[in-house]
Order: sequence, then structure tokens, then C-alpha cells
Amino acid sequence: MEPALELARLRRACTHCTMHTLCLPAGSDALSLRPQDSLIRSDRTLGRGERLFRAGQVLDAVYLVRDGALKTITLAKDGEEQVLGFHLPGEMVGLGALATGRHRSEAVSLTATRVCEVPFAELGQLAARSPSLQAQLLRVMGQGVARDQDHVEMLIRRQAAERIALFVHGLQERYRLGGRSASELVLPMSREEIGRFLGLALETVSRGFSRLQEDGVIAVSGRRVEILDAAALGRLVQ
Amino acid sequence: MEPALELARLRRACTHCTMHTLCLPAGSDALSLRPQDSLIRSDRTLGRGERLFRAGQVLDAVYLVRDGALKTITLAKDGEEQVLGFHLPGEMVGLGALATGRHRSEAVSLTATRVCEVPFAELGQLAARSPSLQAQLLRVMGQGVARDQDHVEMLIRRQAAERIALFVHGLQERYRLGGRSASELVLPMSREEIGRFLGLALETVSRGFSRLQEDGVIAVSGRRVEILDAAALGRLVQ
DNA sequence: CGGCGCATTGAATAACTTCAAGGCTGGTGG
DNA sequence: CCACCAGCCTTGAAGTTATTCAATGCGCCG
Repeated sequence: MEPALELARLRRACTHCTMHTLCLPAGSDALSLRPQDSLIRSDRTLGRGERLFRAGQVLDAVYLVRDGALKTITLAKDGEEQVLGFHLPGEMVGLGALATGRHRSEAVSLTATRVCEVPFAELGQLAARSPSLQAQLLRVMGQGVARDQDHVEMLIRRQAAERIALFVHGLQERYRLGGRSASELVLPMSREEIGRFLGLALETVSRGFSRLQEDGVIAVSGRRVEILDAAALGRLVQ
Repeated sequence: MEPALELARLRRACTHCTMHTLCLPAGSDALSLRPQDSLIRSDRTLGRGERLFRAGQVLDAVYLVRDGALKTITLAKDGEEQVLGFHLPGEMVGLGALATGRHRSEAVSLTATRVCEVPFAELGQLAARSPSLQAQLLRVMGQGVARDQDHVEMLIRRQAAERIALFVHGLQERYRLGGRSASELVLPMSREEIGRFLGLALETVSRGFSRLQEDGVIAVSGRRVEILDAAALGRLVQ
């Protein structure tokens, strides 16, 4: 990758990062944070299919996706994979472990992915010293809760077409919040993974995309999805 | 209700309440909390069908269910109700609003219900002064996230029978954690509400219960559900 | 260029929803 | 006290939707 492009990507990722004050302290009470309070332990790079954490593992850090994408999954009794969530740049991973201190799910990289690692033990101490950081932490956790609720709202819809429209719409929204082009998406996940996220067979997902294409809402070519009629998509989910 | 029974119920509710140190400060750093730090503003009593908060309303407090039961719902475009969660004694309500500061859903009482109201603004300040309180707060929030994830895991299952078995099993578990009899449940919600929680038609829910009864797993009589074979139920969900 | 993984599409089957009727229960008023 | 009413639950039958099984197509990488 070219250095200039790389730098631009980094800047973009950090600007939109929900926790960027953690690595670059700022805000009204920035003075209460010392320079060495920067929380980011290190960056980790994961290859496709690599695991960030596994189920049962002790929670020692939460993670922020800088670049790439992750999925969090659980394995049902029959070994079938259930996808609990997809995590895009700027989003947080690992909050599901807060209740017990151990991860309930595992996080798997979908593409080449870089994450910022935030040691969990220090996070609480630091939050206590910085009201704005604490508020921000609560807000980020709240966003995770809100995404879970969006997921639930998708799944409760009984028609496959509605779930799929909600999925595409939600992705578009998150890409937009992440500062990326919103009209053309390149999905980091397969049809099968979408199906395991939406509670549908992969064929049903494929047919759903085809149907949206027939209706002129999107243009699909494998994992490349172009939003042709955002208004129509909005109407489908509203 | 007789006074003795009432007192016993209160004691039980508070003992198992996830946040009972808030109203009766205790723990290793209890001394850092002053008596007037008790957070509970007041108790509120709701009749069946009454609303605790509505969508769009500013988050000014979170609530702990002391007695009774609540549901949180959203309304789809067609006015159809979706049930996001049921909230039993000892559980917290209102966390979905953390991201934006406004409630995304509304909370409706299913029976006569009493809740403890925890002013949100003071909660953060107090948590900063008490590490153990902060840890507890995070844990309770984590429990909310975990319940949402359980909900998602139910909904992803494509077979109605599996979802229903998971629902009954999960309820039993929560009754048990709340210190109540685990073998006989009296459901506070209707078949229709269960359906809107599980993404199923109410008739499908009814048939699912009947099927579990035929198989000797439970005995059903309207809203009274007796767990006859807990091992079999565990096998169905495991 | 060939192979492999992933996506699409078709046809048959299974599952769930919808429509409809009947039954149970708890509350209310005669 | 009993009958009736309303709401909720159950059960049956028909219709719809999604899954499963199967075959084909497409693109990417070695």
C-alpha cells in the first residue's frame, strides 16, 4: 500500500473512531489526563480467519476496529455457527464479556484487520479520573447495545425480504458514520455469514439480494453492492 | 397482601437485586459512600399496561424491577408491536438509551409492578467515587448485553420449537437467579407477547408449548408452566 | 488454464402463518 | 349464586414462505 493512502486511511479511521480521545486525549477535561495515560497497548493485525479472542477466555481488553472487519460468533450444540455481529472500523468489540468477565463469543477476522487494544483493567481507573471519558465510554457501550437491538429488530421481522433490506440499510448507515462512501459497499462477509446473522439460509439471502436488484433498489455483483435508490430502501425499512 | 408475606417478598427482591448496594451501601469500599448517597429516588408502582417511559423520551433514570414484570417494545412502521425484552425482578431497564440519551423503546408493565428509580445523572458521579460500585454497574450493564445476546441466539434458530425451548429454559434460569421457585413458572406475558418476542405467530407459540407438553418436558395450563423434565429441557437447548 | 470457493437459480419438500372455529377462565352483573 | 361476557388459549385446515437438495455459473489465484 502507498504511504500517502495509508496515512489518509489512518487519519480517517482515527477521526471517526468512537474512542479516539483514548489515544489522543482531548476534550474539556483533557488536562486531567497525563500523556502516559494513553490507553492503547499496541496495535494488532489479524489475517483473514484469525481469532481475536475465543469463548471462555478471560476478558483482559476490549478492542476497537481500526481497519477491516470482524464477526463475533457462537457455536450451537451441533457445531453450527451463529453470527452475533459484524464489527466495522470505529466500532468496539468484546463488550459481551462484561457480565461474567469471560468472553461468551469469539471474534474472527473477515479480512486483513487491524485493531486497537484497550486494556480493560486500566480503562475503569482512567474513566474514574475523567468524567468526559467515562461519559464517552458509556456512550460507546450504549452504541453496542443499540446495535444489538437493531439486530433483534431485524430478526423479529418474519419476512426474509424485510430482514435483508434492514441489513443492507443498516450497513449503509454504518459505512456512512464511518466516513466511507455510502452508495457503494463492498461486503466483507459471505452470503452464508449474512444468513447466519439473519437466521436465514444462504440461498434465501441470495434470492433477497436478487429481488432487491430486480426492483431497482440495488445493483449486486457478488460482494459489491451499489445503492441505486436509497429512498426506496429507506421506505422498505421505515 | 399480608404484612409478613409482603416483608418476605421485599427482602427477597432486595437480596437478589443486582444493585442492592445502591440503596444499602456495602462492600469493601463502603466507607467511601456517605449515607445520603443512597441513589434510590423513590419507588414507583405501575398498574398493568402502564408505561414507565416512552420512545423518544430523555433518559433521566434507569430502573430496577422490584416486583412484577415489564416488557420493552418498539412499534414497527405498520404499528405492529415488537417485544425487545421482558424484565423480571432484580433486572435493569432503560439501558438501551445510553448511546443517544433518549429512549429507543417503551417500557410497559405486564402486571402490577414496582420499580426502583435510579437517577442517571447521579449514578455516574457516584460510580466515580466508588470503584466497587463502578464495577457493579458495568456488570449489570453487561448482564443486559448478555440478555440481548441470548435473545439474538434464540431468534437466529430457524426452528420454532428450538426458540420456544430456549425461551422457557431462559425464563426458568432467570427465575432461579431471582431466588424464586424454578420448577413452576407463572408467565406474566401472553402467547401473543411471546410470539412478538420470538418472531413467531401466537398460534405457533401455543403449538410449541403443546408439543413440549406431549413430549413430557413441561405441563402447561394457560400461563402456568411446570417444568417436569429439566434435564430434557436442558438437552433441547444445549 | 484449471480448479476451488462462492454465488445464483430451479424444483420439491417442509415449516410456519393465516384464517376459522371452539373452549376455557376469570370477572361482572342480574 | 349463577349466567354471561370478554379475553385468551388451543386446535384444525388451507395457503404461503422459506429451506433443502441439486445443478450451474462466475471470478480469482495459483
